[in-house]
Amino acid sequence: MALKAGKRFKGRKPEEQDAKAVLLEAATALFAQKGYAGTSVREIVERAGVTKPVLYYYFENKEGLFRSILEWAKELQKEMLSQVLESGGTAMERFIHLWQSVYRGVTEYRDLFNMIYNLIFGPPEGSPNYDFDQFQREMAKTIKAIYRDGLARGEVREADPDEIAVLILSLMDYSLHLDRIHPEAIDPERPERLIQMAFEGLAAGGLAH
Amino acid sequence: MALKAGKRFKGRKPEEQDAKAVLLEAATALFAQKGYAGTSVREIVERAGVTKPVLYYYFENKEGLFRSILEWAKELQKEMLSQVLESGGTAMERFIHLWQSVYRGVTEYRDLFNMIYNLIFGPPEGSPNYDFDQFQREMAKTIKAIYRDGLARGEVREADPDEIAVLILSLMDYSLHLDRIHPEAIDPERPERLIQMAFEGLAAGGLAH
DNA sequence: GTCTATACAATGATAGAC
DNA sequence: GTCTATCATTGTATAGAC
Repeated sequence: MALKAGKRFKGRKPEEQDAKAVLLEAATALFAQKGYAGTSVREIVERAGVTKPVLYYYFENKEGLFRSILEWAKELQKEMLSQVLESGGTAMERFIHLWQSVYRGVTEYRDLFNMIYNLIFGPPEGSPNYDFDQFQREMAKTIKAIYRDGLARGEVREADPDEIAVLILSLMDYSLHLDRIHPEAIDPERPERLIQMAFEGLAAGGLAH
Repeated sequence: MALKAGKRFKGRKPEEQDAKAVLLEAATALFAQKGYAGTSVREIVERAGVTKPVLYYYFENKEGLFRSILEWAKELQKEMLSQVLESGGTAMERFIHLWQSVYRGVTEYRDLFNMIYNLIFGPPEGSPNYDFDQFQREMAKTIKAIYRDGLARGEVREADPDEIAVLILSLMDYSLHLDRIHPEAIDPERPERLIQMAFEGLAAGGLAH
C-alpha cells in the first residue's frame, strides 16, 4: 500500500527521499478522493507532514507532482500486463487471470487506482493534460492478444477483437466502479461471473458446455 | 438542445427567467468540461453573459446552481425511463429500445449527460454531496424489470437480475465513455451489438439462433 | 533539505447604487 | 433585476534564514 520508497526510489540515503515518497502517497490519496482541482497544495503537505517549500523542492509544482504519480502508475501497469501475457491456459482462463491481476493491483494500490480511474472517467479538462486513455489502450491490447490466441485455438467464436476488448473492459471497469461506490458489498468474483455470462450467452437454450 | 426556458420554467414574463436558464446552461457545459471544483463562478457568468450578482440572485450560491441542474436531470431521466417501461417486445428488443432512448437523451442533452457521468465516475468528494448513484439505480431498476418480463416469457435464461443489470449497464456506460473520449468514432450501434454478443455468448459452438 | 514568513493572483460572495 | 465596486479567504508559489 505505501510507496515503499526503498524499492522505488534510488536515493543514496533513504531519509533523503522520505519526504518525496510521503508526498506522492499523500497527494495520490487526496487526488483520488477530491480530484486534482479539488485538492490544495496546503492539504497535500499537511497530510504528508511537511511544509510547502518541501513540495516545491522535490517537484516543480502541483502539476509536476501529479505527473510523477502517473508515470509511476504507468510502470506498474506495464509490469502487471507483461506478466499476464506470459501466462498460459485457455482464453477464458487468461481473461480471469487478467482480472485477478488487475484486482490484486487495485487492492494493493487502491488510492492510485482510484485516482487514475477518476481521471479516465472524469471531466476532460478537470486536470492537467495527459494521455489518460493510454491505460485503457494497454488493457485493450492485452485483451485482444489473449482473444486472438484463443481464436487460433478455436476456443472462442469469431468476432471483432476490438469489440471483445470493449466487452471485457467494460465488465471489469464497471465492477471496479461498483466496488468503489459500494465498498460494503465488494465482490472480487463478480467479473469472473460476468465474463462467464458473456461467454455462455444469456439467450435461452444457448450453449453446450 | 438549449434549456427551452419556456417549457421548463414557469416565469410570468419569459425574459425574467432568461438569465436563470442561460446560467443553468452555461454552468452545465462548464461543469461537464472542467468539473465542479475546476469551474469558477466568474467563468460561469462570463459564459452566460451576465454578472456575478445575477447568479447569486437566482441561486443561493455555486452549490445551489449545481443542485438545480441535478434536479432537472432527475426529472428528465424519470420521464425517459417510464416511457421505456411502457414499450413492448422481447427482452432483447426492449433492452435495445432502452439503449436508444438513453442515446437520444444523451445526444439531446450532451453537456448535462457528460456532467452527470463525470460525477458518477469521478472523485467521491470532488463536488457537493449528492446521491449521484440514484441515476444508476433507476437504470438498474428498469433493466431488471425488463429482464424479469423476459424471464416470465422464457426469452432469457435464468440468472441473477442484479447481475444482468450490471452487465447491461456496464456495456451502455462503457459505450458512452468511448463516445466521449473518441467522438470521431462515435458508434450508436455498438451497445446493440455488445448486448447481442452477451446474449448469444462468445464461446465457440454456442447457441441456436 | 527544511523551515518561517510572505507575495500575489484567483476565488466565492456581497453591499449598495440604479 | 442588474450593475460596479469591493471584501475576506484561499490558492499557488517563493525568498531567505537555518
